[in-house]
Amino acid sequence: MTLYQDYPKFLLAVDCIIFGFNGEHLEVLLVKRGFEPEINKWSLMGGFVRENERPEQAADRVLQQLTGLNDVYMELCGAFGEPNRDYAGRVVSICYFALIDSKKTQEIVSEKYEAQWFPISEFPELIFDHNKMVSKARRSLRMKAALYPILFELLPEKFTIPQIIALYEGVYDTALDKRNFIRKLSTSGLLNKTSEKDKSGSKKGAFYYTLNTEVYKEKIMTFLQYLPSWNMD
Amino acid sequence: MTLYQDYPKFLLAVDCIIFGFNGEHLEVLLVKRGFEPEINKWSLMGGFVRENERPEQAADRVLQQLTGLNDVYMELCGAFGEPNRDYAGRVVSICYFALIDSKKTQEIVSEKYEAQWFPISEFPELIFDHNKMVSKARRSLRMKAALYPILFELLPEKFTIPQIIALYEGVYDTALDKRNFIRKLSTSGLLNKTSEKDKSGSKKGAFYYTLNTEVYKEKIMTFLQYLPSWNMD
DNA sequence: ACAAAAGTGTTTGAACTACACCCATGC
DNA sequence: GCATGGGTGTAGTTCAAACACTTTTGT
Repeated sequence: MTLYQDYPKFLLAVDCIIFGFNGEHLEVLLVKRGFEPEINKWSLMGGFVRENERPEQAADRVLQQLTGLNDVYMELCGAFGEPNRDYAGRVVSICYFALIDSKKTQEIVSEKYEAQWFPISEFPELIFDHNKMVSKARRSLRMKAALYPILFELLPEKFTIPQIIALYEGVYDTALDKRNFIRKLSTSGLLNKTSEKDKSGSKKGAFYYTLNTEVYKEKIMTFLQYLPSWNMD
Repeated sequence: MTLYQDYPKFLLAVDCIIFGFNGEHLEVLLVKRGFEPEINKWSLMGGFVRENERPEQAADRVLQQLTGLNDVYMELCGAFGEPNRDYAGRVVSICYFALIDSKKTQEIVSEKYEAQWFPISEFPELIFDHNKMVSKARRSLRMKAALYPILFELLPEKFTIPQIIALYEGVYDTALDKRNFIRKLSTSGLLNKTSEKDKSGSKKGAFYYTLNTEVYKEKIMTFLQYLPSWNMD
């Protein structure tokens, strides 16, 4: 079963950068490490790949363990293999970022793991190279979200326009012009307006929208034909 | 030296999707496999990660072995770990795409390896899941090149505008409007016009340009601030 | 002189920017 | 009735798309 006797073997980890949106802020889900080394320090959720698993499956499993969620949007965003990155062994880590509505996890998180959502702009120092992983994931997320409307993966079934704006502002760490952004959204065909209002954030209340999943899938699946837009500042 | 005794270990490979541009067409560099299994079939250039190497280093090394080139633009574009993807053992492969001027490799390629450039639109069936890897790499390349002018990595020091156009047309598999594209290029600040002409392609001859590396680096380094452009067809 | 590719300019419509006011409601 | 955030409209500008002809030079 192997012609490759002479080559070294590695422990293979997956680490998940779990981005969430709680209706107001972009956040990242971290766990307090329950084992040595670096026990009790903040870390990304991760785990080792099993013998009969693909790395993506391992990432799904690990995410499911922590959050209880399946079918989560997840994407490769890095491979970290510095020989001494983990003090306890030679481990290569494959990183994925995941996008979830953080509200969906509120009961489940913190049962087995000490997990906590942190604002993306202010989270603690992490073990090993996990801070680098988060940076890389943020860059990947910005890039992908610039071309595909994947940030809707972070929103609940029903969401308001002020929420989408807050979400994009969080991801790109910038202020947007509401009016222009709303126009862009409404001409995109991605939104279905409902008659319900969310009154929690204001007296007037903001209409709930749902995602037009046909349009969404189409835009997500589109294989880029051509659009260099690198004439920007 | 290890608290992680109970976890399985894996052979770790890197595979390089080597994109090249020969002045006319986009192409991909393939090798005829020199060892079992699947000896003598076409394959991506790859190799196993060594004990004291980062995966990126392994990719650099493998690319250097084949082409003699260092400091090549390279980017992660996949992790393939299907348990039976390699018939001869449990191997997880980390994929990188590389961008090089294929002219730089013409003497070196085919010394040790039977390597050959193939047009991207017409290359042979590859071993294992390597065809999938190429598809993934093409998608990654399109995505990155839509936001950053990385395709200049494929061009020689001096290049002509018709070459850039052919390059973009090859990457996006589409026809471009010359005039509009030239305008975009000239307003980008990326080009320095020289007084030399390339007369090989036509009687009139096309002016050579060089890359304005300051502008280029700036555009490459820019951390996306904000530009959802997903209102496209 | 003619073939073959390089290179140039204008017009039109669409999209983005910038900007200010009214709306609905709870208190 | 007023404070609070939600939502709408318009004018100016920039940018992308569509489009055809002139230039250079080798043969």
